[in-house]
Amino acid sequence: MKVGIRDVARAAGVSTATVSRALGRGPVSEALREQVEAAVRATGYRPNLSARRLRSQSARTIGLIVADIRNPFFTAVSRAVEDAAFGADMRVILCNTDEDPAREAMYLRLMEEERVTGVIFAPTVATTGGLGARRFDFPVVLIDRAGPPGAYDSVVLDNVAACATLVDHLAAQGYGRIGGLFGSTSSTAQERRAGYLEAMGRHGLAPQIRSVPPNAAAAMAEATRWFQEPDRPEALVVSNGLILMGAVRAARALNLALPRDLALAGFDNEPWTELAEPGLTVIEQPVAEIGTQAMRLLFERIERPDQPVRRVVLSGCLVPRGSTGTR
Amino acid sequence: MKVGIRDVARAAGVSTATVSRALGRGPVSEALREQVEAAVRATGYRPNLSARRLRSQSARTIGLIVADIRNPFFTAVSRAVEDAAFGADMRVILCNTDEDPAREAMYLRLMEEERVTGVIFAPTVATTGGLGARRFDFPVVLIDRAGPPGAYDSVVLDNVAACATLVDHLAAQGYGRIGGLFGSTSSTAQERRAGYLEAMGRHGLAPQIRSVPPNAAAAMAEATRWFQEPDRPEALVVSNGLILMGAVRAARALNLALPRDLALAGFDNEPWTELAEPGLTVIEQPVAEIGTQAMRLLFERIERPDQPVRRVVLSGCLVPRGSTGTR
DNA sequence: GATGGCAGTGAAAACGTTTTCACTTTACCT
DNA sequence: AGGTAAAGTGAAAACGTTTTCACTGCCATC
Repeated sequence: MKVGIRDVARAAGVSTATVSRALGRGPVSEALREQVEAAVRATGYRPNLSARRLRSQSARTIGLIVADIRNPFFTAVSRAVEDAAFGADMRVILCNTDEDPAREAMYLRLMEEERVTGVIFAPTVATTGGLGARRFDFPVVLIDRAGPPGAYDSVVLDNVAACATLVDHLAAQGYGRIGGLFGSTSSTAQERRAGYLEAMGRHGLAPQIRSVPPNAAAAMAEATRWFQEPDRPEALVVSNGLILMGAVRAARALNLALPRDLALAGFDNEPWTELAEPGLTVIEQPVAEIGTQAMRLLFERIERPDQPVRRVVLSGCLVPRGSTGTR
Repeated sequence: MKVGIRDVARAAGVSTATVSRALGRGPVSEALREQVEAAVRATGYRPNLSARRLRSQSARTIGLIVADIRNPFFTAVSRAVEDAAFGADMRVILCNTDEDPAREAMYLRLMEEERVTGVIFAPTVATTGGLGARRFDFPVVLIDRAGPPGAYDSVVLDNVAACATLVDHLAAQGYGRIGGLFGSTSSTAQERRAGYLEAMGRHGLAPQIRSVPPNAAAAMAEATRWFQEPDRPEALVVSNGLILMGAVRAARALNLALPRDLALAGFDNEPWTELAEPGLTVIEQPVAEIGTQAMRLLFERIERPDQPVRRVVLSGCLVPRGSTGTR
């Protein structure tokens, strides 16, 4: 009972070429176009996308490879990407690497095999290096994380400045022993660490730094250990929403009152950060803007493949809440 | 510089048929297989998935159509689905309908055009009806939400019992004026409402019910109105995590202390429900199990298309926290 | 020593579209 | 009136694979 374009053509009394043109763009008389549309309805025809893509050599598909779909930051970005793609009559393949370089490689290969139109990618540091030597048949835009310098269009946050803002804020609130807990897999975390170090130096404070895999469980474990050490920090800056959650969990488990026993500040203005008691001070990222800009860069690159590499740097916005109340 | 299977064949000194067999399954001598693999490496060949799918008439792809990707319930389910698919060497197309029937229709059409192997779908009530009359060329498994009776394999929660458990818990804690705030787009919300009504009746309590679109903003608006009315409930049961968030926001905005001024209980044991102060009492759903079972049903249906329709009903689990402390 | 089956291989057909090419008709310009 | 461009159409080629079909050896069986 499968119906193909030839069935539609027969039903409409025209050639398959005319059906194809009537459905896509192409010069077709109004009369025939209506006949074809009627035939499509009558037969329940659905074009075969594989055949269409094979012949037209155009997938009208963009791949979106994110590091962790459970991170609301990435779901928000992907929403924006999807909306933009949809507006341009394109599909999105959403892939989740779980910060795993092996899965990144697998999905990049999949993108090649799908012959996608373009890719938006948030790579781990582990693959960032190899990226410089690779050449893809499609444009790639990096988001959230830096790539090999000058190689790819990208849209990132000004992470150094944002994290320095956090430290400045804590210092202004009277905190001195400010620790930093940063993710271990992203260049973003590295940049935030750099911003932390810069600001700490500027304030003449001694930095204390630890790294963890960027997920709540690992962060909680590390934070719990840290908080039990004799010279534990009075305040902690963390590098993303999942780590922030782990830190809050650890503080709760050890009955540390925020901000009296421990001040806490981080990234990603997720809904729960407002609901926690006290609210968590965070840097809010322009998530929708990141997705939109990434799509813009991608489309413009498709249009003009040889234009110079571009880098969009967006600013975060401090959202002060109770977790960093004055000491 | 595009390299196709004929280039590989030429490089390996064999026919394209042999290359195809060496890469897939098929009788090929060990010697030739190695030659082909060497040629693939040398040429950097990547098979064209569109061509492969067109010829083999098998997409090895399953569609996952969820109602809201920002709802952690669905991200957790999709994670489980993806893992299972990956284990079976299949891809997943993840689609987000935003509870919008128009987008549901669009994505179902897309699934037809992609000629997917199967679909896992969480439909709104609006499309549930029409689903009964439709026939798809691929198996469809419904998750989280009921479909037209007897038509589709499905895996759902025992929503009636779960919501009754919530009411029982609140009643046991001494609450009498228990309100119910339910989502307006899912059969799941309807079933939870039924469970609420059943339990209220059993306890001899007068039900108070309101409906909202299942998102935090709408829920907050409605809850804010409700909480300001003279006979506002002492306790509130809500039908999912997003609505719960809206209710908490409303309580905060009106300075209602939980549970003294208002007890609160809902669904979905999301990370933040533990972090809020006080913690929120919820029904935890076996999210991973839902995804896994859905994939199992799908695969078994593909295997035996004519077996009777099956329905897997899973149980929720009460997680009591401070938001329903004794009155 | 014939017979039958099976592993291994290549040539060519097939998958369902879009696009090219060739052709006719119509409209417009000089 | 003659010529040219543009719109409209169908036949057939093309997209890059997998699969069918036919064929060759080879081994086991009778």
